[in-house]
Amino acid sequence: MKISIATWNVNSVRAHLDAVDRYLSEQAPDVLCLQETKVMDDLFPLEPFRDHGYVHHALFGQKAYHGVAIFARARVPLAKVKRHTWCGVDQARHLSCVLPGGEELHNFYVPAGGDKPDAEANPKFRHKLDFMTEVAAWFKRRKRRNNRFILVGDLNVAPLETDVWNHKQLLRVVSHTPIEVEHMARWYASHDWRDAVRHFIPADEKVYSWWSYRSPDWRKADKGRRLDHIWVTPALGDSLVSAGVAKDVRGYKPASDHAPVVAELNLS
DNA sequence: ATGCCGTATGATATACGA
Repeated sequence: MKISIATWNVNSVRAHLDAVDRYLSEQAPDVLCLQETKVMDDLFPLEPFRDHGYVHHALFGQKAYHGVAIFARARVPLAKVKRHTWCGVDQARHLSCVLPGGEELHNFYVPAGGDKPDAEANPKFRHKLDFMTEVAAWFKRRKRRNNRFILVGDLNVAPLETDVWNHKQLLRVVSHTPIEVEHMARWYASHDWRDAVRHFIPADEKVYSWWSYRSPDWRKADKGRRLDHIWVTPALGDSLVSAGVAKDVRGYKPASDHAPVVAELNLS
């Protein structure tokens, strides 16, 4: 069956509940992975999701910061839900589950990394690099034959030159520095992952999923970055049907500063 | 270097985002 999977850094699910409601009305992915929900599980607003037919959910939230969640329609029950923590820090950044066909879905919110791209001077940047190293090592250890993994989330790295509005200008800006791109590349190599969006959009074409709030007109300035990603393991490479960015969602009012990234997969 | 804007919090300022 064909399934659409979306990943969206919603930047507070409660503050952007209207945007959630509109997105689910207009585009209705079968599976929705959220990041930066910024709410504890007992306060999560489940009703709007249920009203739109998302009867399955998995939550991993905390107060004020971070937080990830997975929602799915009736035909996509979520099994074996797991919460993961990394770098010995108790933060809600990684939630996984298993889809009906046995595919393992991983939803990540990678640390942003702070302002200064210096691991010695900036503990947040150190944490970001260590997070990617630790997760990459974990995925490498899990390597088996016919692994069917889907990895989505706000990975907070724009790896390609065309994943940012100005490559040269962003080389020393956190999210596009060479050391972050190297760490992401090692993570990417841990399973010979396939980048769903770049499977359909050539590498010489600019693609963004995040546009700063600090621009008076985000669409006109178009100073974006592609921070949100969907990767699949080689066993699922042939199942990719389409992928792209739901850019119009960035224009909702009020909106998250991220737009959803969506992929369609033909799963057995 | 800073500002730009937005969200959260025992909050009327501060941390964080990237």
